[in-house]
Parts: sequence; C-alpha cells; structure tokens
Amino acid sequence: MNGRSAMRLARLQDALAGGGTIHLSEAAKLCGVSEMTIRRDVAASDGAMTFLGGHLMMAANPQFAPVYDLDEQQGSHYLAKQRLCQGAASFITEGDTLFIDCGTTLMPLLGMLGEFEELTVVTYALNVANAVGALPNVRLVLLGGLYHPSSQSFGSGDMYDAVRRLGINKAFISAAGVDLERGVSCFHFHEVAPKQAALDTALYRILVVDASKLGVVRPAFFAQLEAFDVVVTDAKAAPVLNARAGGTHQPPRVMVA
Amino acid sequence: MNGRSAMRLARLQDALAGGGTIHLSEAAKLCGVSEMTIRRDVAASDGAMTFLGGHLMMAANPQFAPVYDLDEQQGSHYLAKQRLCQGAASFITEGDTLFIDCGTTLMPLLGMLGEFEELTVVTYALNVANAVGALPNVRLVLLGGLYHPSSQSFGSGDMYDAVRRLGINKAFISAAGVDLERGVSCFHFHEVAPKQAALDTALYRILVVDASKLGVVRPAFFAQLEAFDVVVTDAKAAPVLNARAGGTHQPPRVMVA
DNA sequence: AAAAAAATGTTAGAAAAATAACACTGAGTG
DNA sequence: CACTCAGTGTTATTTTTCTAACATTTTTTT
Repeated sequence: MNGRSAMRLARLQDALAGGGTIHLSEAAKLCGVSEMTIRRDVAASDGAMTFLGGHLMMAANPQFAPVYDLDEQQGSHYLAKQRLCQGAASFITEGDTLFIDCGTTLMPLLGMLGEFEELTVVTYALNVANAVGALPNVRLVLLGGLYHPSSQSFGSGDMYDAVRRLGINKAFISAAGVDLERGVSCFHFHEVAPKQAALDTALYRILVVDASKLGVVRPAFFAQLEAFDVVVTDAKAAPVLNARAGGTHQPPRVMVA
Repeated sequence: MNGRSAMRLARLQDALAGGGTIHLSEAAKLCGVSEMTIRRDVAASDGAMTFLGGHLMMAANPQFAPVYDLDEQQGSHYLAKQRLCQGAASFITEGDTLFIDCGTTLMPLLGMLGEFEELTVVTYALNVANAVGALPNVRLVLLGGLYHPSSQSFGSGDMYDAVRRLGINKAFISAAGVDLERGVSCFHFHEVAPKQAALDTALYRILVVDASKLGVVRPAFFAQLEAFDVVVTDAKAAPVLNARAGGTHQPPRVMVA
C-alpha cells in the first residue's frame, strides 16, 4: 500500500466514520480514480472497510453484522424470542413509558412498537437506543455512562437515581439466569443498578425469559422472582415457575407466549 | 400480499429491529420458503426493508443511507472537513480524555483515533457514540438524556454537572455560527449546556469551524470566541479571525488546516 | 534520458444477484 | 371430477458485481 492509496482509504474511512455507506462508483468519483483502484485499495487494506453488493461500509459496524446465523442454530432460539416478545408486547398500551433492558431477548419487541401512536422508551443499551431512535413515534431516553462493549450498554454510579427520577409505567427486564431459590441474575455487575432501579420504580414489572435460563445462576443477582408482576416465558418453563408458591410474597403471574 | 407473506415480513422485520442484516439465503431458511418467495414478499411490501447486494436490511436505517452524493456536491465541503479534522487531530496525545461535540464536522476526526493506544471519548451524540463504540482502543462515555433526532444527540437537565464531574483534557467543539462580536452559536438549545460544561471543564478548548460559519448567527449562543484556546479553520476564514485583537481577554490562536 | 518499478486504467471473463418466465401444488368451486 | 387461481418452487435470462489479465501511464532509479 502506497501513500496515495492510504490517503484514499483514509478519505473513504472518514466519509464512513459517521455511519452510512457509499457506492463503489461514488467512492471512485470522490477519489478521482477508477473503481478498480478503489477495489484494490480496500483489498490491500487492513480490512476496516468491506464491500457489500457494490456498497462500501465499515466492516466493524455492528449494524452490518448478520443478525441471524443458521450455522450457530440460533434459529430455533429466534422463533421463541419472537413469540416471547409478542406476549410481552400485549402488556403495552398507548402512551406508556417503558423501561427496556439490554441484551438480545427484547430486540424483537422494538419492532412491535411502531404500531402505537406515542410511547416513551427508557434504556441503557446502545443497540436498543439505535433501534428506538429510528422510530418517529417513540421518545427515547438513554441512560448514559461508561460504555461496556460486552453487553452494548452503559453503566454509571448514579444510574439508580437517574432511573428513579423517571416515571416508568412498565419495566421489561431480561435475565441470564433464573433460579427459584437464589433469584434472578445477569452476567455484568453494571447492569444490576439500572435493573433494580427499574424494578423499584415501575408500576408493572415484566420478566421475559425462555426455558434455557431456568435453574441457571449468573454472577450478578439483581432480584427475587417475587419482585416481578409477570413472567413471560415459554411452555417448557411455565410448569416449573408455577410450582413456586407459598413464599412470603405474592409469586408472579406466569404468562405462556 | 396475503397473510402468510405478511407473517414472514413481520418475522424478518423483527429480526432486523435491533439493527443488522440478514442474507437472502438465511432469510429464506428462517421462513422455510425459497429465496424467490422472500424477494417477492419484500418487493410487494411497503418498502420498510430493502436488499443491498443480497443482504436484507431496514431501509430506514440511516446507517445504510449513502453518505455521500456527488449530485449534491458535498464533495468540496467534505475535503475541507477532513483537512480541518486532521489539523484538530494534531492536538491529541496518547491517553487523552476528549470531549467530542455533535454534528457532522467532527466525524472525520473519529476515524483518526484508531492510531492511538488508549483514549477516552466523552460525547452526547449518538452518531459519535456508534462510531467510537466500534473502536477497541477508545473508552466511551456517553452523556444520556432525552434523544433529539434533529441533531442525533441527547439532552438533560443535569448535563452540565455530569460533564463537570469528568476529567476532560481537550474539548473539540463545533458550531453552526461564529460572529466576532456576538460570539459562537449553534442550532439547538439543548446543546448549550454540554458545550459550556466542556468549555468550563477542559484544559484545552478547540473550536473547529470552516469559513461557511463565519459571520453567521444561530439561535443558541454558547460562548465568546475568547473561550477557546485554538480555532482550527481553513485558509479563507483565518485572516478574518486573526483580525480579532485587543479585547479584554486573550484571543484564541488560529490554526489553518 | 533510458530502464525499471509501481500505480492505475481497460478489457474480458467468472460469479453472484436481480428479474422474468414457466411449472407445480393444493384449496376452493361448479 | 375437472377447473380455476393464488401461492410457491424451479429454471432460465439479464444485469450487476467481482476477479483476473493485460495495457498504459506515472514515478523512481540508474
């Protein structure tokens, strides 16, 4: 790679830094060279940019990452998630202020928000914010802080208070583990504060988990099962969750989606 | 469009709700139909999704929007911005904590951050956060709040205090208007608090503007020109800015990129 | 300035995607 | 039962993208 090639790559990379794509033909015009030269530049570079059907884009951008890979057989999981979210969505009513947790479980829910006139979504996850930010009918409140790439979410010391200051109708919480005795847990400790704040603030608390999380314990506990009003889950997990009874608190209603 | 077709479309749309793409072949497998049927579904739909080189994606996602259109001759503007940012980048040193303003002016700067070992970026703009979040060597602090789609940024009441709590080395500020007498201004009032906080907090304050902003006044003033240590600008604007002298405060140094 | 090397342009062919055409299926109907 | 027709699958054709080969131009070296 020579100097001019590097210059062109830098120019293109900067053009794409803010997101977006650029067609090969326009990249060529922009740099004043032939399309072939652009192809060669990109091919000889460090792989920061790639072509997708004649359009140049940042390779690292998670927006372009395939959402669904059959080889990893998330396929069966996906259908379940979509059905879970349909069940969860049935709790939403016009004008609600929703807290939406991080992770991938609740992603299908966001696609269902477009059918309402006006909603407000509170979240601390970047992927949720990007999806919601594109919806014209949904107001978005993002709780900021230090970014944690592992969960695509933000954490900060005053996250708890920040959530408490908001008027949240319904909290949609996901979890990495649900144990009847030990409680509900997730992977990352910075997720605990926002989840607990949402549970303490929201009028209605909805846990969305599939059967694969049942009996699993993860590093960070954030609540007992009784802290939720409803658990939206699948047919496989429902009987186990319903067996829970006779505690000091009212057990959550189990909804099979 | 029939019922089953609508079901498939909804399933795909939900799969893409959280951002990302899905290849035609995998979309076909996911829905259990042939690729041709998926094509027909999408073609007959409302245009919410499109194909780009065999990959299905949300059409509305700005991440997929062409960044650069020769017909609108942003080309000349773009080169200027890139050179401005190169000048601005020369102030960055290893380990810095940078405040990066919203807007498009500073976007090319983000592509130049990859060359450092370790940096921290503070921002209140979603597009900046997405670009920085993809950089493994840069820690990201996003200042949250209510999302303003017009500037792709967040605003909140305690934005000023939130910025003041951070140790910011260098603040890179953009502006929509610079007037020698009236001061520096932007379009949106919610941008004032974070900009002022960054100016009050940072050790070194860098204004990045091109000549087109000179003599322009926008609704929201946020600082006098003297609040900056350096103005990075182009050759056309430099002489006008240098004419400014003899005020009560030290005028900023003018750097021509 | 001539030769060599590198960079870029042009063209041709292979691969993939987009489109069109036609064939199959299965539910409903006279 | 034969017929229709919407829905879908299959195959063929066109278009576009990708890759390779070779020609031309520019830069560097001797």
